[in-house]
Amino acid sequence: MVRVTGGTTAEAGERILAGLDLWAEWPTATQRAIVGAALESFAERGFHGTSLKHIAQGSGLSTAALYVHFASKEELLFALGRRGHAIALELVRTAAAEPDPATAAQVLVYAFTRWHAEQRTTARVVQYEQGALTAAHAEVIAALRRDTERVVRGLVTRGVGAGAFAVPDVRGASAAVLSLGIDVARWYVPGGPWTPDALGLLYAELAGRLLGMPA
Amino acid sequence: MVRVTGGTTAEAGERILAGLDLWAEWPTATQRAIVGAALESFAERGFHGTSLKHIAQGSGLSTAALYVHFASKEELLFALGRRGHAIALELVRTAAAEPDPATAAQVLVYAFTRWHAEQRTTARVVQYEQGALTAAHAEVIAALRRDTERVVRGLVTRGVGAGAFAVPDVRGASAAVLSLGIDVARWYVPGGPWTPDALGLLYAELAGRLLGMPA
DNA sequence: GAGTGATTACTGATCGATCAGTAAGTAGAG
DNA sequence: CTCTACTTACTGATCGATCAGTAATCACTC
Repeated sequence: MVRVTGGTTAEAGERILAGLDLWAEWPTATQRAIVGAALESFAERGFHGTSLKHIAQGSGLSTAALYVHFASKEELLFALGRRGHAIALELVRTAAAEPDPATAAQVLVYAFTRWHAEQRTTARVVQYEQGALTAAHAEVIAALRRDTERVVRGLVTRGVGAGAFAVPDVRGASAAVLSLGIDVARWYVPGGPWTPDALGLLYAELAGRLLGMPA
Repeated sequence: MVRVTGGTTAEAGERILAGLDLWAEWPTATQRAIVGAALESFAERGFHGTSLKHIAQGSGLSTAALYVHFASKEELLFALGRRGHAIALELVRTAAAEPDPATAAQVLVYAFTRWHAEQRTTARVVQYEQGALTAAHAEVIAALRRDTERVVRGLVTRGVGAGAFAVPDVRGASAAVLSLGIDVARWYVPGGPWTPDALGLLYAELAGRLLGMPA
């Protein structure tokens, strides 16, 4: 696992982000072309708004060729959603493993926010398009989300116990911290007032206040 | 405009919410049946995942009858999105009109959060389905969003000037406050740990900390 | 207040277009 | 000769939208 302790919040967060590889599941160039095109189109038009023609044209293949690599359009969405959620879970787990809860929270929010800004295409699909999944696939995704929430809640609980945080409601404060980062995928556009790095630092500070961290 | 000052945060917030009427634009029973069915289906399956058959069956009409009342499926989404955004704008405007910025912020976050929890069906369509609009319609929605952000930013600026808030970045803190409420529509389910009222009160407190309000 | 023409609200049937997915065949590598 | 990756050509189903036609209600005239 990636080392967190040491350096500034931004440096520690960047180490975590550098250790994540969305593409690890898809080794070949053709697979990456398909997944990349699907990601783009799902993010822009939504799952139901995306036709196989969009994915085929975006990846330079025929629609039939897609079925060599994926069983269905829904399987493609599922693979994407599962990978994205696994990445997010790995991110929060790595950050939360830092011994000092205050540092862990800062790094977690920084990296989580920055990831949702930098990878907003992926994040949109991961956060907003999973409703089109089959019941069985949706349950796999829901389990990954529960794991992520549990890690954050565990960190907040640990920080409260250590006197580093003071919150009125651990579960609610944890949900709020995750919400801040996730919603970035909805509204963030590059070229605005913040770089992903600056937004990550700002949100880390705001989350620290929200958690009652001494300034 | 609804009176804000006086009573608890919850009482003032409830007065604002009681003054909002989503349905004012659609007076007849048939129109309300169509809009209601569209709202349900758009929220559950998304705009592109909803067929006219869904809306027709949900409203007890034939698909052809829908065109008596709406020019197209996209027009229906636009009407819904415009009305929902207008409601949200009215909500924040009313809350922000309260003279004391600290009270205004508490009431604003309470009412905004509670609305996104109680009206999560509407809120999902309003926040997440507008990508399917034509460019001209999307611009109308974008303008309403900018207005809402501007009202919140104005309130935060006023609070900082009055010494009621202390934030590192007015624009960023305003975005964060709105994000907290909006993201509720994504994850909130009735029957969980919080009623909409309780969540509104919790988020009002968390937003107060985020804005650097003295406890 | 009876008769008339326009308007509104709907229906079942159907339009051309597009959808996800498949069948059959080909090119190239080993 | 077989396997993998891909093509063109196609399927039945469904999409949003429109058709001609019907029933009811309106406004207005005599």
